[in-house]
Amino acid sequence: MLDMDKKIQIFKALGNETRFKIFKNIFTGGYACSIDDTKPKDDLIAQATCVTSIAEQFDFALPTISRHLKEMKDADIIIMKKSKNKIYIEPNIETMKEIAECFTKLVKEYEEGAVYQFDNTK
Amino acid sequence: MLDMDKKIQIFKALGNETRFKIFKNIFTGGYACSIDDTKPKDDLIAQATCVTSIAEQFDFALPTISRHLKEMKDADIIIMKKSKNKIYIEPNIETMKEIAECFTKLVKEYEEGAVYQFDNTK
DNA sequence: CATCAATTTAGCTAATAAGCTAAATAATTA
DNA sequence: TAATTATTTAGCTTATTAGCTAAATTGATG
Repeated sequence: MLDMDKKIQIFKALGNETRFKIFKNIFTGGYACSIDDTKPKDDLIAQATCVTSIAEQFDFALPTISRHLKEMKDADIIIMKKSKNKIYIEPNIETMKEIAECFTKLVKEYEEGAVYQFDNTK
Repeated sequence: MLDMDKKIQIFKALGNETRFKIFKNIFTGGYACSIDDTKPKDDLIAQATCVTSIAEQFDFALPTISRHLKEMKDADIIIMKKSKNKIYIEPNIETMKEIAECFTKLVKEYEEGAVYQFDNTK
């Protein structure tokens, strides 16, 4: 269950044009995406989503993208896994599910006229 | 349908502690909330959610809360309606529905292995 | 073990955002 | 129409964020 601070962190992470586009890219990928744990590590394709391949899609310096990715990882909206000397990046679907549920519940309970706790952890 | 810029604006609006709490307050309200258009305007109760009653719940100056509310209104996450010389505030449920749907679809299509367009308007 | 590739950290600058007080505006009421 | 209430606007200060380059780190490979 996401607490208030985590939710704010998630919205902050998505509330910036560069990070939003990175997020979008990680989902839609112009390149192959994600780590398949069922395959041996040396099977990972060269074009899989890593920091460099994401940075290539933007007109910003690599360290800038690296910082954005760190912020997104800290917010738990992406997962970064190191394999060899590359870091592979994929969306954090669990977090997305929680956020989806949170908004769905917000609407549902509001329409039922109940007092809804958008966040009941604090 | 929310375009990319609008989504970023919505996340930015929710990605700040003060605004998040205001948003939460508008839903959960420690006070009576919302405008009921089916009732005559002079039927509105004194404690209904207006700028002042929201500001009272925070340790910030009124103009600060007013600015935050403007930002939330511009992002279409709340609705502000003037009646007499007060402004009544309620959540924008349509936007919440769209956001809920957006995340639900994101998860669903990702799990189906499809290439998901988190935003296909730009 | 030297080099290369991938990424992060440090330290800087400029832009943006969040707070404030004082003043202005708008609508109501005495 | 003067006073009161509700809200916004203006203008300021401080904090935060987003970008940069240069340097450091990590791990792989010749």
